[in-house]
Amino acid sequence: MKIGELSKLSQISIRMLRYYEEAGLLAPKRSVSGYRQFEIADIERVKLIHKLNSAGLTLKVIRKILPCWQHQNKKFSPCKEFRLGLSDTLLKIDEQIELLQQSRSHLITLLNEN
Amino acid sequence: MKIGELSKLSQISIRMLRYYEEAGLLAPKRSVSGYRQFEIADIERVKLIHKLNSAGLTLKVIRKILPCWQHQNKKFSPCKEFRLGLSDTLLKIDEQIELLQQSRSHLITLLNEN
DNA sequence: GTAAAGTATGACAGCGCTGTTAGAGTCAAT
DNA sequence: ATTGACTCTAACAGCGCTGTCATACTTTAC
Repeated sequence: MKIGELSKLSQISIRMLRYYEEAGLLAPKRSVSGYRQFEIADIERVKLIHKLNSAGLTLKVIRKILPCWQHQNKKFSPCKEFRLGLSDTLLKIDEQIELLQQSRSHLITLLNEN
Repeated sequence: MKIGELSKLSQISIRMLRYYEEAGLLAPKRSVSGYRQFEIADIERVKLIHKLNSAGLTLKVIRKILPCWQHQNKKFSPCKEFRLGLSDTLLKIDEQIELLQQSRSHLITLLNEN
């Protein structure tokens, strides 16, 4: 499928789809005339990228961990090479979650007590 | 205390302390010569700001919720004026937490299974 | 009182993300 | 075959955050 269709199906702007490619997160084939040719699987892929990005992960970080998602159910996994980096990422995520939960409970308290 | 001391005590760069002020998160008094005069309480305040910001909250959002932190243990709270905005903020925080937790469990799975 | 360190403001710049615009080429439908 | 919709690349711009630099003033220390 071409980029417009992927954009509609995934709700990600064309601009950002091209940006994801530029960031090394997508590598669509090209038609002879240069049009990007995406596949069905790319729909979920770009949705996932967007979710992770919305959650505060940098595209660079996502670039690290995304290959594992793609291959996590296959026997031959390229993830071993990424494991060290993943641990760091995990720690950072944990910190972020904890801080947000603290913010959350503060807010809950405020909303209930005032 | 002056800005340099606050920077050392809080581990926040002078640049960012001034930026926090510009964003309406700090309002230090000024000496006759124009130097910012911070107080002891500002140390924890700027640390908190930095934490929340690191967790993905915008300075604008922090500006909304910070007054409540400051007054949450006093009987007369200015928070009533903020409650409406806080609900929105809370929803956004919840979304971020959920996405981060999804990322987290994905990563945990990957680290354990590969 | 002079020098060094600190501070003030303002500007520029960079990164990450996102939108928009412009100019050129391609595809599809009439 | 022409028109309208789509795509391409490239560039500019904006926001949020952060660092750095320049220039001027203030404070501190000798």
